[in-house]
Amino acid sequence: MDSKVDYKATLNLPKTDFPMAGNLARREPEILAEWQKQGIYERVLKAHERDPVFVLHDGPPYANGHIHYGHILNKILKDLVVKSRTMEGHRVPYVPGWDCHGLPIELAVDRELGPKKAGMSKAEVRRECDAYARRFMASQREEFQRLGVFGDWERPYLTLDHSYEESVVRALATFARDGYLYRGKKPVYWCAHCRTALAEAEVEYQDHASPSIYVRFPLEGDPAEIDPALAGARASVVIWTTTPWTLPTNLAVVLHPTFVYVAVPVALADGTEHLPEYLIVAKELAHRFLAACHLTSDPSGWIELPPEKSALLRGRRYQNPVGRTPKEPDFRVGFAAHVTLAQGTGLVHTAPGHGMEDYLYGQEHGLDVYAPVDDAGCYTADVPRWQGRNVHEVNTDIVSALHASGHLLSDPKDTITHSYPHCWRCKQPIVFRATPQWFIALDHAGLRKRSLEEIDRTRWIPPWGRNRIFGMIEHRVDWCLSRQRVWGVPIPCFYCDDCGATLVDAHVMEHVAEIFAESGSSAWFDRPAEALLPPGTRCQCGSQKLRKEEDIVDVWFESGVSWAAVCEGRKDHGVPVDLYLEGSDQHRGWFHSALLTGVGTRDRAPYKAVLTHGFVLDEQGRPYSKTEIEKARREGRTIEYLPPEEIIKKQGAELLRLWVASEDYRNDVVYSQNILDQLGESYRKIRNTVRFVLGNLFDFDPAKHAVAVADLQPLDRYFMGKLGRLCDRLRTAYEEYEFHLVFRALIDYCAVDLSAYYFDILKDRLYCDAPTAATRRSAQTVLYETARSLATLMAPIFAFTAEDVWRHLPRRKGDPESVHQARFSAPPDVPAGELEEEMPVLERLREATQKALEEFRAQKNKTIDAHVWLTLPMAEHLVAVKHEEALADYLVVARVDLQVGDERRTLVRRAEAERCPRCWKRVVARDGDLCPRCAAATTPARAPGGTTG
RNA sequence: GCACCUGUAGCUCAGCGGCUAGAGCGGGCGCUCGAUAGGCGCCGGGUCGGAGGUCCGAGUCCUCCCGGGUGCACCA
Repeated sequence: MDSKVDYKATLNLPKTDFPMAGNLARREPEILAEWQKQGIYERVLKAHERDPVFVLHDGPPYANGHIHYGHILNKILKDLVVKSRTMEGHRVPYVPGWDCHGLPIELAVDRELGPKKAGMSKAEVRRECDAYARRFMASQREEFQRLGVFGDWERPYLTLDHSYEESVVRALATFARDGYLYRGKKPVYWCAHCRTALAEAEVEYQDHASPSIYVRFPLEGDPAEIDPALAGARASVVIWTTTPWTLPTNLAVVLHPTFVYVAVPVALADGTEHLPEYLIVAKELAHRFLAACHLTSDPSGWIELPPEKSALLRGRRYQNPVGRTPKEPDFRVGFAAHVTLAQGTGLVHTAPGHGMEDYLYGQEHGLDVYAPVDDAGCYTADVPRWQGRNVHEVNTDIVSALHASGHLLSDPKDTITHSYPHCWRCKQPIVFRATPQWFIALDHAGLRKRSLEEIDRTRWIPPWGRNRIFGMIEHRVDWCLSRQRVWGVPIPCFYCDDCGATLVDAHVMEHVAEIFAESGSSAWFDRPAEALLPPGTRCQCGSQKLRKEEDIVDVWFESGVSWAAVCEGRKDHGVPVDLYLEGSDQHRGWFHSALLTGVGTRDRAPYKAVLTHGFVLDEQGRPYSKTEIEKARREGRTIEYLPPEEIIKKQGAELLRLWVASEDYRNDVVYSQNILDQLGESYRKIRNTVRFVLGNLFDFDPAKHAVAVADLQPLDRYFMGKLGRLCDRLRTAYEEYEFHLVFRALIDYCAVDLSAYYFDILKDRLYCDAPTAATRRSAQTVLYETARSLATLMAPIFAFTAEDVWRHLPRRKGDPESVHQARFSAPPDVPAGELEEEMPVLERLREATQKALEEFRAQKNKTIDAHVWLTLPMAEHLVAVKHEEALADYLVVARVDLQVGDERRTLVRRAEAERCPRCWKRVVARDGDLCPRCAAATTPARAPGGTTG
């Protein structure tokens, strides 16, 4: 009989039910079901009932489609915050929300309804939208929960909730009351065929041939004031445009303040002019311009107008032959930085009612938002010459008229093919047209300035977020609140049918808010105006014939007030909340709208800190999102996209949690199957390390067997101290939201400190000592604390696995059922001793020995059979001698002999002593003898062969 | 076009003015078979995106360029 087999049965080998394989795809749903059953979210909150509150307010994802990796990154990050802050000792309520109104849903519903929609009322369409939003909310909710994210999933907030809509209207009322809300005009995409405003998403770009014309506008006054050389001459500013129909709406010609212009003398083709004619264009574009117009001019006669001279053009009047009624020819030259030299003449025809930049320029310079074009895309009575004519059709007429009057410089038949916006539905070219809209005035009551101040009172993580949002708020234009759509919260204003006045009244709005609280915003569409107004409401003209506003409010305003709608009402919340956490695009979005609504209605930012993360990219650095994949597909590129559902089905959600935790979210994060597989390796390393610990605690009861710190074996004490420092580091990293450092430190600790080092040494004591030996209990005490600490510290990231670890851990009195109800474990303090200074020396010896042993092992030897001679310099020798007794165990070799030398040398031989058949240490004199330790461990009850019969 | 962010081994990250730039994982090789779909050891692998500059000294500070991302603008 081979005695080895027998002795194996006398060892204290690890025993545990904690499986080696995670089997996460199967195990996670079981854990989720248990959490669900025990109401884990409420339980966790309950466990922290008396702790200080920390509120992470959820930014609502859009209730459309399935979740993608961006959602996963965001939600898991939030969950890491919630779980880590909880375990650090806070009460952390988390109420998930959904953004339910807005265009994408409305469009999706349009598509589902098809032609049916034509016969439906607004209210009916809205009911379809409502159902659609709820459907996707429900599916996303399941998908988020599957990730192990804790939250109040039973009572999420939806922006279509009655109480939420009420809050939106109340916020509007506050803005109205304090005078921020006004009605103005702003250019929007407009489809004349469908007679509707279009959102960005509804616009398609197609190639389109447009007229390309150069037009001169004669300057009034004496050009000699600009340059004496122009004395007695005539001068014109020259513009280029592809939309002749906008010329009647021209209100300005704009130059760039730093470009050099030239006045180019030409002889015009019609020969009617007697005086020399100078055409003013940007110097850099002069040749191109002349060529395009088939004009010639000797450059020697050009008069250069450097910025200081062209500046004299500022405010100068010019004539526009097709411009606004000749009675008020107040066209003036101006300057702006948006002028470019890419095309044209370096002088920009500006029509504030029909172009965004033109509009902004007009706003700055007090120009009218002049848009004499009606819903059908036809000129109004303001343009008598072409009244009632469609602007696209009238283009050729306008070109002819300019040609006839001698103002057209180019060939009337010139065209240019470029991409031009078309209506996504009817495919007709669209126009840019100013229509009346509702705005919030940024500079009313210092809203902008106070918002900027609030930005500096907020903590931005990472810090550059501050600059980003600061610049945006600093430069943004007034907030256009209205949308010509049906799926949203109506703007609760009215119009007087008799005098046309607008009724913007905070009291009326508050009244509407109450109706919405009761019946939802659908009431606006279901009920007549009288039923929505407080009884007896009249226009200031005395009329009671009031008409409802048709526009709805921008969805960013809706989500922007979530802090009010969701957080203010809850007793465990409180505004400002501790943290907003979203993708960096939300500087322009939610962080922005929340800031403005917060400052506008409560005079403060609704958050104390804002954390942003980057985007998810694939391995090639391209955005990894469904829309991006689809786009690529359309363009004939292929990008592989495995939807997260499939990953979860195959590998579970835990790996996705590790992915989120392992990446530095401040940058863009890369997702790929390869990365996930790598994480799988790390996962297994950690899992097995923990499994080893659990296995060696099978006979350990902390209440009975724990050894006091002072009585621990030196190495154990050292590792208890190391553990304490690890815990401190990890908690700080959690606190600072540096999850990837937590992950890194966990891996490194498990792989390097524990598995390859501590445990390697410990195995002998754990397996071979008598079960109750003080030396073994000492090791188990540290293992136990290690397991506790790992289980709790890994719990925010390894939400599922940590739960299983916790369940397999010997219980201590008062331990909660779930690890998520526990706090981060703090191992006992270890007073700093001289060991802390000596260990690095020993560790160097260990490393050197291992290298030296490599050759020994290559000759089919076991390191446990090695006899090592260490020649050490005095400093190292002194330390080594001090620990001479333990050194062989520490290096996991048979025997170590020390001597002093000039430099470190290692010599390895096979040990001469015989092997103890139980512990394999070469310490016995005679083959077959047990070493004293093993002899003691096996007597009397566990004599060799005794257990196997 | 403008602004901001970003670029260290195959992958994920450390390193934040000073020894021949590190770790984990992956890879290669070997050992073990008492953590075994595991454990241990060793090895190879980087002109720190590029070019200038400041400095006794730069992955680390400055400037420019290149690649990637985001936002804005343009395209209208």
